[in-house]
Amino acid sequence: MEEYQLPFFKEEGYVRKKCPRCGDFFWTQKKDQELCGEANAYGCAEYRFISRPPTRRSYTLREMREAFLSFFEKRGHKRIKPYPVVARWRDDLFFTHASIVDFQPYVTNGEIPPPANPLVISQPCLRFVDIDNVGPTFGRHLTIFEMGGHHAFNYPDKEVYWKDQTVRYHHEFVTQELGVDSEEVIYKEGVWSGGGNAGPCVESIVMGLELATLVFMKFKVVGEELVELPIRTVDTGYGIERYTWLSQGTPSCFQAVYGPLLDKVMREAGIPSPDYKVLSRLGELSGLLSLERESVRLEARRRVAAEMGMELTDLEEVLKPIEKVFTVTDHTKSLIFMLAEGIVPSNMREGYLARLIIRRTYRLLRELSIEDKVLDIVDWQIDFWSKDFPHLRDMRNEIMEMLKVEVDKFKETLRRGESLIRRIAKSLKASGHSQFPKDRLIELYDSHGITPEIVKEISSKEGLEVEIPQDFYTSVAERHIQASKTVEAEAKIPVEIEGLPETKRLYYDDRYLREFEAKVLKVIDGKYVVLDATAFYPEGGGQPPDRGILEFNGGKSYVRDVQTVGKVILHRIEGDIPPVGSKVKGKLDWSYRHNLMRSHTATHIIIGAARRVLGEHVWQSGAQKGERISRLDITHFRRLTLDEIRKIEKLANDIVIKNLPVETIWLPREEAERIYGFRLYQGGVVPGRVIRVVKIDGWDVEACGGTHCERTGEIGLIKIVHTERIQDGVERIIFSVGEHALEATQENEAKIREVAEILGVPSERIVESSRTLVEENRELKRRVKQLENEMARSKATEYVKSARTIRNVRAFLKTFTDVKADFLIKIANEAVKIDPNLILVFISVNRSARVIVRVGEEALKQGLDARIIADETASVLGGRGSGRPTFAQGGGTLIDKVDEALKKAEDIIVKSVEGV
RNA sequence: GGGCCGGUAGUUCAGCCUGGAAUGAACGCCUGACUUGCAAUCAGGAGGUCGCGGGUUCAAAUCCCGCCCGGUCCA
Repeated sequence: MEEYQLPFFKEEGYVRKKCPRCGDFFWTQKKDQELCGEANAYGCAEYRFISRPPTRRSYTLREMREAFLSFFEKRGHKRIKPYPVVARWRDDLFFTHASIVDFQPYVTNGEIPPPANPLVISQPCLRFVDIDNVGPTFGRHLTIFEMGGHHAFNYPDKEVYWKDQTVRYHHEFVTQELGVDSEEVIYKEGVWSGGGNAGPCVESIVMGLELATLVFMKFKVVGEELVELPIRTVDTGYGIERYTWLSQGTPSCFQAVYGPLLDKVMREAGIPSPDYKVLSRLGELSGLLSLERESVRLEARRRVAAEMGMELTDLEEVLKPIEKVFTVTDHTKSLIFMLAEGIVPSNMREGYLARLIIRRTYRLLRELSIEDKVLDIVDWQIDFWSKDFPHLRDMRNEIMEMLKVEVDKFKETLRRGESLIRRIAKSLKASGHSQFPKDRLIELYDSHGITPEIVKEISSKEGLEVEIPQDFYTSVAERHIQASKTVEAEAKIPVEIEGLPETKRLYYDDRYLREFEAKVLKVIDGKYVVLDATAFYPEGGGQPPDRGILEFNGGKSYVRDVQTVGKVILHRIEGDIPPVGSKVKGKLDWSYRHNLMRSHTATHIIIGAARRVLGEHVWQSGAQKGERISRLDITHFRRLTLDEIRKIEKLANDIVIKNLPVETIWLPREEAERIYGFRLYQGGVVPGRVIRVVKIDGWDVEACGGTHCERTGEIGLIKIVHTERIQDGVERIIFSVGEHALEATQENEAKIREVAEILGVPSERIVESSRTLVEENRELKRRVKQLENEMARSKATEYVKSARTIRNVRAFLKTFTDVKADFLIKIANEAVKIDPNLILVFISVNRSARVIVRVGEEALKQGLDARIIADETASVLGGRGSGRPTFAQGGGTLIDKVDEALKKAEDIIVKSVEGV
């Protein structure tokens, strides 16, 4: 492919070869190089830099980052501060997983200019796809790493640099700056694609380790086809951790990156310093590892074991805890970065990933028997990384608190799980099982979050074996595939808007515009009106559309719905249809709209208040404004307390009282982000090159397209009427504003007054009064029960006396009107206690008949069966009955047959007794 | 956003499949006995709107529907 025929390669005497093992093409200066030189699962190479780093000197991560940044800075690149790891400006990603993510989609698609061109950045990135590889590959895979990127954006009219220069820069950095021998640098050809874009790429490899990927984004992927992009982007990714590792030549990347911190965790875990030679050899072979290829992993281990003269199992024994510490060290760093940016652990979306990492970490620590050190380790991480990322220190308390809450939750889950496993194990054993069935294992994980490893651990104590199936997680996934069959279908709005100009949005020029004149440009399907300009706000940002009327010569139509399609606003109308080309007068339902404005401004105020009361982790996770009631969903890791709600309400109303101005400013996206940061995107991503910023000075700033009051005082009053937890980690605040807020408090008052009236006390006394009432009620119930018991005993004595003797038993049959079955049962129980020879048949009649049959122990021996008597008797009444031999009940609806039923019961008794 | 599991005494749960008494179990609590006192043990006792609301049924903790609350897995 000529894509890779770079002048640089020719000048430097590089030759192109095909690796006979992995089949990839690569460029090398070594004539005798046969394989591609990358340590990969094909086994094309081993790491050769362990203990023998090829660089001039060794670098810490911080030094390497600085070396990288300043190298490119000296070569005309502007140094850019890293972006957040939580990609709030993207709706297609949770986390920043590459430096180019910072500039997508608006820079790479040309909507906005880059902050500099070319630029250089070291971007902390989170990636969870390779999470299972993190420990075993000795640090080639990490969930958090810094990606060094030097980026150039080439416009049709402005070329910065492209492939050749990019590779030259890389080569210069590695050889001149770091001092690696040029012959050690191999370049491998590749094709990169992701995020809807694609292009050729070049990977750089030094002594087995892939260090950087140089991507040349030039295509857009449209279906099966590649379409050339107008802007060609140089997207480079330098693994700063890998360069650091290379420069230190430590057995694993973890020693290089975490240094003393890793040692500390090792010590806590009580892991004896392993034989450095063994570890180094493992490091050299770790490049071959990947959990996808278990066989390769085993082979590598076996080789080391053989070379070292060890048994494989002994080696694994040494290695396993070390891998666990590696993983824990990696995961806890990820966590502090996530939590510091306000990710709240939950069962949804990005919050779930945080939860997953916390649980994995905790489980690993538990296996190392140092789970109580989890908070300490995180604390050390904050100390360790705060030097480079000071925001971590600022968020320390919130990170620790969120983590503590989450760990406690998990402990609780484990505790519950353990007792559940014990019970299941016992009952399985009791029913003769010796194995834990697979479906039970899956159920335990899916419904209770208990991994099979934990089941095994606990269950084996109960003497039940557990075999974890190979395809366990696949089976879990299958359960979900079967179940997921989602729906969607929205009312379609006609899209015949081509050629129509953008509708002028009058509500942005004048927030208080209630009436306006406009020209009708088009009417679609006789119900969608397009105007050249409108003051009707279309639905958006959780604000419902305006309503009102359109008046025109001799006609009037009602605006029922307003929506944007592209840049055009459609008014769905009912009533007369305005002719195309005519002038119409639009009138808004002003009190409705004004309420929505108040609600919208109030939403911003409440977010500000919640952040101040609860912490910086509070973000809006949804909102809906309504005329009477609005709601705001915020991220928070605990249920809101009454006290917190009051504080939020109080703070919010302080802002109302201060009557602060609510400014709206149109700013280029990049400028808005620069001034106000990513806090702007509370309501999610907002599109466009220029965005509208709504600012309540000193309180809250958000990118928002909604209509707002001029000043906060206009809201009048904010009343939080209710809060609820809509998901784990998300609290919903329901509130009213203005007159509706007043109504809400008035309604509450009315309720209190009504209660007071019912209780017959002044409203100040309702609390104690109702308490006494409940207390009394309880006492009365107790008393009634007592009396019932007494009465049942005396009735029982009475019935025993008047029972008739039939052969060897004594029988008592009686009908009652409207007596509760419970009471009759009590009497019957007492009666057989007095005389075990007794058989009692009671029928209680109200709207239906209820039969109760009780047979004493002695009477039972005479051949009486309560079930038969109850069933036969009830069937006379048109029903059925059953129970136990000594006690049964039944019933029926034919209440005029009660006498007949009782006679039937007597007949059966006589017959049964005589039959003996 | 979807799936699955759960809600019964102060606590942990059984009972639900197959409707018929919550004489439910253990721990905790109270009283008494033994003991110098405590613990332990023994004897006795108190403690329940079976999450809420509908429906089916003579009868619902149990079956059906809806809701609320909690847990959990997946995207």
